[in-house]
Amino acid sequence: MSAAENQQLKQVLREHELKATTQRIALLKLLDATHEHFDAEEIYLELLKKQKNVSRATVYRSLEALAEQDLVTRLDFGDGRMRFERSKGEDEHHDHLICEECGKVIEFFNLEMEAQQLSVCEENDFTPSTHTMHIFGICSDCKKPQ
Amino acid sequence: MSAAENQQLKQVLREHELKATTQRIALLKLLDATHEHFDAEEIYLELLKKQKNVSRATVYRSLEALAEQDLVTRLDFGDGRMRFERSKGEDEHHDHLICEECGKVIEFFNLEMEAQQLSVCEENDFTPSTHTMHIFGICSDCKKPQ
DNA sequence: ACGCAAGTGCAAATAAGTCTCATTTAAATT
DNA sequence: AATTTAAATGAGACTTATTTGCACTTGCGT
Ligand SMILES: [Mn+2]
Ligand SMILES: [Mn+2]
Ligand SMILES: [Zn+2]
Ligand SMILES: [Zn+2]
Repeated sequence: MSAAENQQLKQVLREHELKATTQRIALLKLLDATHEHFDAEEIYLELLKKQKNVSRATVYRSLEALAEQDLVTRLDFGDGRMRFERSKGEDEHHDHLICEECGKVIEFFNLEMEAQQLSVCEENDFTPSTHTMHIFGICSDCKKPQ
Repeated sequence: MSAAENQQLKQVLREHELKATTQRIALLKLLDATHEHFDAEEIYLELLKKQKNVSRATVYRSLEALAEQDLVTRLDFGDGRMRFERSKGEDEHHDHLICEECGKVIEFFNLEMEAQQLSVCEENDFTPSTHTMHIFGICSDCKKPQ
């Protein structure tokens, strides 16, 4: 059932000049299958749980290589460890609301905001490559009494 | 020449229920005197250079206490260490453009963008407390030939 | 199937930040 | 001005996330 998916991921890796190792395929498959924003340790433990053989070092090195090719996106929620998500297409960019109470992450996209960013860059003769737009606060669940 | 400034900073610290120690005063004075976005180690070294006696532990602890009182602002540029700047008034909030080539930081404020943030929060029934809006890219100086 | 550069695993090394505890100091009190 | 004491500091040990060196695999082009 995942043979096709495997082939497809091998393909993707090769297109990005990355050797299609079992570790990298497993990692991409994991991130493809979730909406979570995992950190390296969580990814490592998930892969172990799935009987995949990986080492922490490989998780870190793979994430670095994949991020460099924009196959995964690094997220820094400011809590001391990097998080990662599978990159979607350029068109599917999104930013984050992060609940300081329960850790829930809500994804959003606001075209107006993105446009304003470009406008600010232009005003400053600045060529943007990436940005972080993270709003921290309290989500609706945590706001309610109890 | 800094006697008045010292008194003023003592005042500020006490208003925030913080003991006005020489270390904290020196730290605030340092951040008041620069537009840089220092990390803890840089602050520590600057204070040493100025013949102030401080320890790293105190720099970290002071920054935490001062950030809690909103006298300084934590900045996370995603490079593995926290940076700090002196907080200005509520009205003087700003975000950052960060040059990936030379490290230069350009400050900006865009009311439209801030308004869009609030609008996104509202749509998601989310109560915001802080946000990070950092745009990474290449500044005008680094863009030029050579 | 062969060869080898790229990738991996393990353990040791870094690096930022935190913590413990003995000593000092700000500031409230006499 | 001297006394008191809770809060703050300094030194260094410790924690945690991430990186690195090196010997050993493995993907993949020929
Ligand atoms: Mn996301
Ligand atoms: Mn700033
Ligand atoms: Zn929540
Ligand atoms: Zn630059």
